[in-house]
Amino acid sequence: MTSPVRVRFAPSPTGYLHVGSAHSALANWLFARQNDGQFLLRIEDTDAERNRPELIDNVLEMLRWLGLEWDGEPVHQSDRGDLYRQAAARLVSAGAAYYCSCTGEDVQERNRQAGGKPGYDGFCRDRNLEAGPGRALRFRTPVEGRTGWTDLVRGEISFANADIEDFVVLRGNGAPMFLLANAFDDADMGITHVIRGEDHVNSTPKYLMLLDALGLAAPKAFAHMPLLVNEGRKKLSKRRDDVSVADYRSRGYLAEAMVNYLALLGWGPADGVEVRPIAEILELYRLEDVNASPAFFDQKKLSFVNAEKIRALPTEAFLAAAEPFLTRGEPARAALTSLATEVQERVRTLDEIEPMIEFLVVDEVTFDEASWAKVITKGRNVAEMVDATVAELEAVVNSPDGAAGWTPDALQAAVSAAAVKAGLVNAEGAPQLSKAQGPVRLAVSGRSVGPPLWESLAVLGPERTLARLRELRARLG
RNA sequence: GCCCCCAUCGUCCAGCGGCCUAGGACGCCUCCCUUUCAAGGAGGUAACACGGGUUCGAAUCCCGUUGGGGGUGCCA
Repeated sequence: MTSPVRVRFAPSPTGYLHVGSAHSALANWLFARQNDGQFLLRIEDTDAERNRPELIDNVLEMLRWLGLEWDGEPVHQSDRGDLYRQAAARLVSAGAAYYCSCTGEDVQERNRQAGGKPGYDGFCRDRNLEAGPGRALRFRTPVEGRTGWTDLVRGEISFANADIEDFVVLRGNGAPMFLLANAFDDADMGITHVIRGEDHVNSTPKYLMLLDALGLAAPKAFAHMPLLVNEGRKKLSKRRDDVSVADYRSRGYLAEAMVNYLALLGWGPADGVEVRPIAEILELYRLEDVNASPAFFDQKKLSFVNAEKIRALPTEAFLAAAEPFLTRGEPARAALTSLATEVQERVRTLDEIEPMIEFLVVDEVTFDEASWAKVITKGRNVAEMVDATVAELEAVVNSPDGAAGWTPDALQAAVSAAAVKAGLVNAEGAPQLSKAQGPVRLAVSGRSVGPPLWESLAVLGPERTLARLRELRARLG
């Protein structure tokens, strides 16, 4: 009988959920689900000054959106202050911690005089100070030996105890510090595997020393995930980089794409198939196979994965996913529905949908400058083409079928005939549709690129199509 | 400064001593297909940081150098 796996994701509510945090959360979730274990959540809000309770909601909402469902109720460290203080008291009575009256300036000043080396110098270590206002409690680190652990991602890691300074476990105001709360809770919650970012490697020996002094069992293993970095190879930061998961959602990325892409950072499936269902990733992912080196968060590749996921959606699901991105109401919805598969194949993110169909919804076309230059300025026989197209389309409308004849096929035939009339033909006399469609597309959409033209014109309808062609013709003079 | 970690194409991965004249994916470029744009198809570009070992044999193991990153808070 092996003890069940219990892992946790422990965000600090000091900002919106970050893609780097999501990367670690995903690793925890995958590991828990693979081992029939528990994936727990702990909100590390011990720093009352920096906490923003509303950010907790964002973190939970994003985890849910990503599909990283957790087990049980989230634990809030702000509810557990007494437990940490009790643990601290045990440290004191065991002689593993001492009170310190040094201020930050004191320490800095002494360090400056000692040659500028940072870190606490142990000034109060043997002063036997009583607890008192403003006095922090410091952990008495061992002077000899080494502290190490087995890391699933990095192998064996160890630190010389002598290199580790006496760190603060309780602030001068009695509030517990991160390490005390973090280590105590992991033991208290029965965490078996600690999976977190590489930035925690250096604090792990302190964590282990604390558990040892408290007589609590250490987790079976750690896994320090590679950091996600920007193009400058620096750790992703809230200030400089696009790191908010919520922002990616609002820019039209699918949760499935984000999760799939995140899994690919630091890891790759043996068969080389990168874009695949999460269920398959769940089967294949191994922490032992995760790379230890930092990985660049490449938005281009994320977009590629997103486009693949969008294309793979059933039409109904695509329309549902598009819904929140449609700001122009029913007309936009109708336009998208009639061109759904054409649009679906062409967007990389959901926020590209509306711009692509906007010309079917607006009353007046606005001309894109670059498109105008490409089609009108550089094109040839433009006026002739527009005139011929108007004539051919009027013929379609006036045909016995009337409006019922306004079909993609008929429209293609009409534009082809217009191309011939306008002299836009190849050596064999066949219409050059690649050139002929330019002015027509520009007239109806204001742009030189867009969804397939015949289908677009069919949706636009005869009245608007002809009006827009005449409008363009008038501008040409 | 000190401590810890890392080191294969621009980027993300594969490679875990011989199958490597190093493979895939994104990106970029070319061509094909084609009503634009996408998608799709066919190609191309491009890497084992360096120096020592170990070994019959090293991208793979060891050491060093260099480079990069992280940590060094009474933040988490």
